[in-house]
Amino acid sequence: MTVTLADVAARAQVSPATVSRVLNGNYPVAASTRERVLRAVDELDYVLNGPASALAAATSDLVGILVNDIADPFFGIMASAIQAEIGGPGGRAGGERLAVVCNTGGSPERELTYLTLLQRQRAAAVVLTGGAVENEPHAAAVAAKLRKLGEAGTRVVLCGRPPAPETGAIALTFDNRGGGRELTEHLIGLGHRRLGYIAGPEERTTTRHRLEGHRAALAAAGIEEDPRWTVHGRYDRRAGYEATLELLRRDPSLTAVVAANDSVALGACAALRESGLRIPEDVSVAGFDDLPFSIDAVPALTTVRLPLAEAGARAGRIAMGREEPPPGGIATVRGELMVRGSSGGPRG
Amino acid sequence: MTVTLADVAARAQVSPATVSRVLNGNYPVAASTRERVLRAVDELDYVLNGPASALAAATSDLVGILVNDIADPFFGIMASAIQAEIGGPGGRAGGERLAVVCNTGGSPERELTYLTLLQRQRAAAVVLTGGAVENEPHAAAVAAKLRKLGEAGTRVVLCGRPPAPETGAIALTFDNRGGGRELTEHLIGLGHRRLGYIAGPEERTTTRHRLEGHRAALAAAGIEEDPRWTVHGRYDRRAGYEATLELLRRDPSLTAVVAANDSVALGACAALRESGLRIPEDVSVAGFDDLPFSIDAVPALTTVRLPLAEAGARAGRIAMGREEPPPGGIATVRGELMVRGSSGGPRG
DNA sequence: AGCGTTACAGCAAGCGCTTTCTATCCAATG
DNA sequence: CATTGGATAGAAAGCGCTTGCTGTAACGCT
Repeated sequence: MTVTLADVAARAQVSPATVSRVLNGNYPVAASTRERVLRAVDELDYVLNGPASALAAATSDLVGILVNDIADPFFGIMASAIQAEIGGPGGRAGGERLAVVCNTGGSPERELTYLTLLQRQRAAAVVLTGGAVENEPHAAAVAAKLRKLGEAGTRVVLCGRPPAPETGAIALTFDNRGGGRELTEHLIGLGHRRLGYIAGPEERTTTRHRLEGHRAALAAAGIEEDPRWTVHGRYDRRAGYEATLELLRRDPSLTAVVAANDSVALGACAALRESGLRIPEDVSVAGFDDLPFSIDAVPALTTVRLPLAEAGARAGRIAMGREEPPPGGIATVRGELMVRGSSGGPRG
Repeated sequence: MTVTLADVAARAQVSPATVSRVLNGNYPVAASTRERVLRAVDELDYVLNGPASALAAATSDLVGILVNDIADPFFGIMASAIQAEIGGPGGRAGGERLAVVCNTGGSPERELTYLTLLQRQRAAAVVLTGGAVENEPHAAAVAAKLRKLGEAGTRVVLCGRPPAPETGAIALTFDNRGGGRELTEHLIGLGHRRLGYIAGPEERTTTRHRLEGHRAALAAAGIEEDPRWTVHGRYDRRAGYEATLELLRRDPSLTAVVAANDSVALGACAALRESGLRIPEDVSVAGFDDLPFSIDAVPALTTVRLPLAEAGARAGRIAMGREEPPPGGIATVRGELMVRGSSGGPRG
């Protein structure tokens, strides 16, 4: 029914071995023979059987990309950049590799499941994007998995995630702490003394680091933080909306709201507006990531730009072995403060 | 080096066949034996070899999802919904399936390449999302590929894309024409007579259908369209920004701008604002899709909501054989007009 | 007690490809 | 002219798993 290598071989009057070599192009084959084989492939409309080839060669051309939420442009942009680097040449048959984007939904279990699935497929490489869950048993399980993958020859790269010691994984870490600090320093510099903070979900490295940066800035300025000023929630606009109303209820005198990311900040803006507060005259707002839509907010969002596409591209190249890993296997990617209309001096 | 089925079998004192059956759970195995095998699997930390299994069973647990742009939430949302339905139970070993999200970047060649790659991997199903390229040779090539995939047992589902006759593919088509018409009718009802239209890239079904709907509404209202009122561009904010400046240059008297989608509309808003025009007092703006950020635009965007997540979920279930395909293999998914602040009566 | 069943378990034959080792041919060399 | 070696091509042994078919015990029935 389906065309196999043997069929092509028969048609081209050569042995299966020769056809395989023509297709993989890693062994000398006379030009005339090659041409005959290629013609047969074409005539029969032959398509290599991936699993069989992977089994025989003990490697596959799958590359896994783990993301927390594929519907979030933060991950979409990174995934896109990673994938663009993966498709390129440098591999076997045609050099095409299949990027597998896996959506963990932020769930530790699914993350582990996907890692196992990828291990099962003998993936050529795996890139994990975004923050990790800070839960000891889970973190250990993931680390163990990464180590196994590495031992099996799968290249593991972390993009926008803290290093995973002893796993052999290359890490391109975002400087969330530094960015968070810079952002809050900017607000403090503007004169703000009462700042609300809408943090992401607890138990996530990204959440913690950004919050730590914020607090470091407060501490450095001698501002004592009121516990009521911090609210946790998911990384989406809805959470930002609700958290802002909560913050306003707890302390109506806040003059600035710092959000865990841009989507959250957008929700915060909506809540403030509905509460009759002007941005930035009454309350300043700041986000994080600088996603494409942030500049279209009204007023445009002050935020910290993360070079998502650049970092993703680099991670992709490293995963494909087309770029040297950073010394020590760890590199820190810094963000850049983008001051725009949503932040200004406090009222009064 | 790596643990194989045989190792597990030896450890559990059974034959490899038995281990395989325990793992696949599709053949009676005595409880005591099963337990022994499972323990051995656990102790040896055995992970099934996907390729080998796929080869022997002649099926794989990969499901392909083709998207035009993974960084665009339009696709991210659909992909996320599809994937959520795919992960579920109902399959082999653990019922886990690996969703492969492939980013075609809107390129016909890459689309074909990915389809071949998926065919090579003997994917269990393939879901193609978003509009198709309207280019005869390419369309024919894709159709042929889809037919082949179908013949090889791969279930093919189109989500948000026109039907592909004679390919056996199930189609969940968005009613772009109807949505576009309704949107423009709304604007006309408001009193607009001079409407600019920022269309997507040419040669795409989505672009054409939305534009056709727009024109049908104009025609029905007896409005003669000025060719200067239509500009083509990519489906992103930047294109919307530039196209709007161009429209304004061509005809400063426009009172409304209809964009191909929400991102484009956001860019249009930015351009209008920078040109000193108020929305909607001076110019009304409308988008399409109703992506999450649209409601946060200021003013909130009037648009057509497409049930992306629902359609994706349904496509995913159909792809997994967990839901009956629609009669005739074709279903039309309608959009819903969302009237918000960005549209109002024309000035004067 | 004898026999048909039922419920498991194992054998062994592939699945379609890669790759090592070996064979062949022919040009170049002494 | 015999010999050596480079360039190709083929034979065949797997890669690790699934599954049809073949036992074989234990069970229930008459």
